[in-house]
Amino acid sequence: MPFVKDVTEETKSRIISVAKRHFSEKGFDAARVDEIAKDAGVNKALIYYYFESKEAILDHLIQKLFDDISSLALAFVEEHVVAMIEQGRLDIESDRWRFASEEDIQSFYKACLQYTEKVVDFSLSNRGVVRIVIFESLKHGKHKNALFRLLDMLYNKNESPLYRTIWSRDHDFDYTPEAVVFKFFFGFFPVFNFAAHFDAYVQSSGLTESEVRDSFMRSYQKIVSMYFRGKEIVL
Amino acid sequence: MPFVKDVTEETKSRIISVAKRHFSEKGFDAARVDEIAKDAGVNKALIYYYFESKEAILDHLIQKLFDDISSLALAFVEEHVVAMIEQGRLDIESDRWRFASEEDIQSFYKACLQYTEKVVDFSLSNRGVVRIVIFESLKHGKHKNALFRLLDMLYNKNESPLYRTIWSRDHDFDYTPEAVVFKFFFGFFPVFNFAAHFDAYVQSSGLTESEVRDSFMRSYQKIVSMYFRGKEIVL
Amino acid sequence: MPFVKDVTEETKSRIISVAKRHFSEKGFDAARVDEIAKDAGVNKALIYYYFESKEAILDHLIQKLFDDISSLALAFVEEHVVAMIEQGRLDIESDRWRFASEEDIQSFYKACLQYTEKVVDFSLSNRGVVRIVIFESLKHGKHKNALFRLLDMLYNKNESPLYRTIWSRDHDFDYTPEAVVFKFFFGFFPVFNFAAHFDAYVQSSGLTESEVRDSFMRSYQKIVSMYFRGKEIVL
Amino acid sequence: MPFVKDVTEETKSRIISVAKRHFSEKGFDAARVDEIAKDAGVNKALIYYYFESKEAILDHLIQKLFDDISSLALAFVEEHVVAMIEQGRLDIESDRWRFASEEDIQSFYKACLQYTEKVVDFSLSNRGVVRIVIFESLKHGKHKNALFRLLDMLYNKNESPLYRTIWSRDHDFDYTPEAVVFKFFFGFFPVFNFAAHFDAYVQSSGLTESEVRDSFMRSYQKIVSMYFRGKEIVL
DNA sequence: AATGAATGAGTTTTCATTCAT
DNA sequence: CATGAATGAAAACTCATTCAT
Repeated sequence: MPFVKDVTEETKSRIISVAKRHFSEKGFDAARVDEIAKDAGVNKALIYYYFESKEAILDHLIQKLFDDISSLALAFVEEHVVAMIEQGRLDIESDRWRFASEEDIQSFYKACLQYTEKVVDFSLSNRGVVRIVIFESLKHGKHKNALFRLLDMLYNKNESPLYRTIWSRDHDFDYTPEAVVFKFFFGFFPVFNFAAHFDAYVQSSGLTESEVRDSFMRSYQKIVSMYFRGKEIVL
Repeated sequence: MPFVKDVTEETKSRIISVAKRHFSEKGFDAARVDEIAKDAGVNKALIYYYFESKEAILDHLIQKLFDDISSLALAFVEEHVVAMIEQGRLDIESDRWRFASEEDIQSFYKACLQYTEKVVDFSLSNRGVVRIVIFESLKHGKHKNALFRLLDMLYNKNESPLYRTIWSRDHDFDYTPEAVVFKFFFGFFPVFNFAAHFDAYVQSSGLTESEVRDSFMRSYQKIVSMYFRGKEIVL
Repeated sequence: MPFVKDVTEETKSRIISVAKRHFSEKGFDAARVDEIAKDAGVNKALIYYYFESKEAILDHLIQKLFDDISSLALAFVEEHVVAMIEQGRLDIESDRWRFASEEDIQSFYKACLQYTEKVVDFSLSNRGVVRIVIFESLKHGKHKNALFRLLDMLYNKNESPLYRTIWSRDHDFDYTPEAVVFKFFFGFFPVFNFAAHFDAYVQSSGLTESEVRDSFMRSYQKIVSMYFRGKEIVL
Repeated sequence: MPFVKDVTEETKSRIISVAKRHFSEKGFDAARVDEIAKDAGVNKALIYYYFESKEAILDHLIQKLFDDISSLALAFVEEHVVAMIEQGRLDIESDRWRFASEEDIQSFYKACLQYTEKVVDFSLSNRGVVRIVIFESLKHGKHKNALFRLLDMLYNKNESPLYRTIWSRDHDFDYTPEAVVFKFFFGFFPVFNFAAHFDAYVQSSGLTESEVRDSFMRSYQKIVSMYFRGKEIVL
């Protein structure tokens, strides 16, 4: 009976989405299970039927974000990086990515801009959880490395299924510490912070959502383009 | 009885510093007045002798940061910007700062780097409160604009005693929205986030504190120098 | 459909036996219907299909023990006491049981020892419920007299189908209060407590189960034999 | 200000005594902190000011009983056993205690009866906690060996400060397993159970409290006297 | 006969805050 | 200034029980 299943699933996902909103607006610690239940229109005990604890909801939300971001990044790497390496149009040597031709780097640049846009838009549409992750990463708790793990997933090597993909093809791949710092604090950190503070920024700037989004996008692309030099990317 | 006064002051500031640590490590909501009292070695009720409420401690901490940063920025503006304007060596027109000579922009550039360093180091040594401010700015509460207000204080015009200083001298002073976005999310945001995540970054990167600091500083200066073009700064 | 019936019965008795274990290990109040269901491998709601409430399971278990013990005691009385009275080999007068001959009391003594053994072994193999009964008899609830009722059933007169049997034959039958106290606290109480604490005793003594059982049996028989004096039993 | 102290102490001990009553009447698990607070006329939170948890109250009660019983037993051993050994009037060899004269064993017998009475009366006046201990010893929890530990304290050797006293004087001191079983289940077990079921017994027997107490005492002394044979005690 | 979902009424525990001294 | 005791309101979590299918 798929209909019944849907109703059920609907209940659980209503809980999840209300919890996400509450966590993201007040922070996990100030959010109240009571209020989440009331807002989701369910009995408080039902929340504990689906989740072991308030914290388990948090974990679930964060894990979901991880999974989604991982897919996003993996798709980009597979589609563009791996493909170009296999076709001999890209050669990675330590922190230098050398393209075979002007044309190749141009097409890769375009792909990067598109990916950039995807990441920013993804972050924006998931800004609830992004706020939560930033919040939790500031606390000395189990999620204190959440942001780093997320960023690793997008940009760094070890432990990430993503970079194992690149790694397996080119063992020379590596970064200087400073490059990592730059990418962390001036690359993806701004993206997450932008998403996290998007609503407040829109409100306090008086601009429209898309004006703000577009401004950010162009700023971000300015940063991205700093990596491109002639036929190379220097990370 | 200055001695007694000192002892007393010491007690109060011990409370403040313990509260700061707790707020910064767990977030305001998860911090416990009980534990702050125990950690500070004072009776819980004494905290309420010095502060009206738990929230009052938070407010005090945030206000202190505001004041300190305000001084820092004001000093820079007074010492360098105002001085140069008065000496006719700098002319601000909308988002373009025109310097009279190569030499002037060079000396201003140096001042900027020094200021940059001061701001980063200030943020680092106050990273406890910085974390707290980031925390609170993520919540829908009374401090939700704290970060924006702080950044305004450093970079923007209205409402800031700082820019009133500039403003009063040059009414043409203004920014494009995109420039503001860039400065927000790729300028000072990274600085605060760097400070906030400094300890975690040091730990997870395996580098020393000063290696991390220096790497960040150079990255940051790369961003700063993007504003300098010939004899002009284009914001 | 006997097969189905069996499966069903099996389900119900699995519930009963798991409930018995849980009640006996944690006490009724700390036992959880949830856990019983999980342990029995059935849905929680099914328990409520078979039993009106958690308490109904308890009542059922206790009632079952009552019935079993009642049979046990009744069988002994019928087989030995009533038979001997009818054959004129035993005459009960108040708290003195007079046997016709040495031989009669010897054979009765043997029967008593056998009965003793039966009771101890019965208690041991039902130690789960015995624990439960002790639990409940300690509480101010509906089962607070459970132990007394049980002991009455074995040893005392009124209200027990057992002693009505004797009573109907010999109206002089009675006990002194002290005799009752002795039988209560040094007769059957030890048996139930022995059963209830058997596992813990075995574990903490380091002896084997049968060593412990046999030690107890001999101790108990020492008590029983105290009643036998010449050709009489003085209760 | 001792007066203030007293008021305070009074509050805490009121909590303790109400908790004791509730635990003993309903069992620990069915007792409600809410009701204890209401009954003790204090705010529920105050209970948690004095005790870490509901369980901590239980632990405190049990520990107190242990300490009291320990003193009781130690006093007897010091006053009578140790004294007689030192005076050469008693010689312990394995499970046989040999007295020097008729007179010595007579005076020891008297002391035993007095001690017996003390223990029974102590148990009676602490029957609340005794019930609690019996209850908890039946559960598979942290206090499951409470009864054994208590009995060890009174009658057994190792680990007890008591028997270390005897032990240090006479290394031959020991028991047969069966003797231990007898003492456990027909010696002190009945005493605790008597105390635990005293009220119910009084009520259901229709006798007065002292009639019941005296009946039990005589019964118990019958058991005690079983150990005395001529000039020896055989345990 | 059996189940997954749902619930009302608790249950222990917590916590910011206040009071009396 | 400083404290131990006290509290009201709420917090997370639980649990026996029921409902719909």
